[in-house]
Amino acid sequence: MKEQSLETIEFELAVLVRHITSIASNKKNWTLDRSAYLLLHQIFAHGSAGVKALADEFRLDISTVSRQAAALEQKGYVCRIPDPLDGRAFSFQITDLGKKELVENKQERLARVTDKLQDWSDEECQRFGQLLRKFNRTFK
Amino acid sequence: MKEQSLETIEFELAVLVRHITSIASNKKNWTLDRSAYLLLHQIFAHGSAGVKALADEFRLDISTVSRQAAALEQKGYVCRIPDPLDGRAFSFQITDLGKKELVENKQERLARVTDKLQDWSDEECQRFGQLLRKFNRTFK
DNA sequence: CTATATAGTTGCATAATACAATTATAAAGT
DNA sequence: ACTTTATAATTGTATTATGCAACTATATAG
Repeated sequence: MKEQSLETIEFELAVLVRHITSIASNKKNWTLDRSAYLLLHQIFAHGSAGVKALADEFRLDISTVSRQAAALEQKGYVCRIPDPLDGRAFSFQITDLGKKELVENKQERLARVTDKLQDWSDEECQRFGQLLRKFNRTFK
Repeated sequence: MKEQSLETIEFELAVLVRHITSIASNKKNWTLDRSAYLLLHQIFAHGSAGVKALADEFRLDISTVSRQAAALEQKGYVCRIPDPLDGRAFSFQITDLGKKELVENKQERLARVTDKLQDWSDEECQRFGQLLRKFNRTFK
């Protein structure tokens, strides 16, 4: 019944995060960490945005995003555009280099997942993706 | 097709970890963080174990687990038992207080998940749990 | 115009982690 | 038997992601 499934989900989520963060800790030499990856993805997929909007999107402190965005800018993956209507605000736009980096990073991540799920059926993959997406929406 | 599903999984996993870690960052006042929770769970569920075995289980550095275990011991959630056959080694056993804490913490976590998934069908919950567990096994 | 709100940055503290050095003990080689 | 090497665990140090608080500069409201 549902109670039992919820307990499984609760526990397996904790384990999942443990596993994924431990991979992240070991691959320090990656060009983009998860934060940078998601930030760049967001800027790419939803157009330019300011630090405030990005922080809200990811439920991070503005200061954290400010630093992450500055790091992306420093690497030349995004450029900063002053808002013509508001002298305080900026927005970020992904650069060609940033797009290249994003695609390459996505490929690496995809390859890792593909490798893990090589024995999974199409149906399982599809369902897992759907459910993950649906679960992520519960955070909004 | 599968490729598309894999891309979804890849991206949604990154988002999921982002969401969950951001919850964890905000609730600093929790009695058990994820590491402590999993560690205590492991010691509870699979009997006493040494730092080395626990570190292998979670793919963490021995030093990290050593500190985490020391913290659990300090709070009285586990006790340290010298290995009679090996003067270097210890194992940890969960205490009654530790069990109490583990159960309470599990309830809190479960309540959070239950709240999120209140509109999900039994089938969805069951499937999500199964797939999460199956996915976690790919890390072994 | 003054007071308050907002966008963003920067300084500081914290927490989880890995890596390196160290200690103590066990096991293996000669 | 003694020396070397391997192993369990701890501790010191550095890094990294993060939040909070203080601050700056600009915008908006009273």
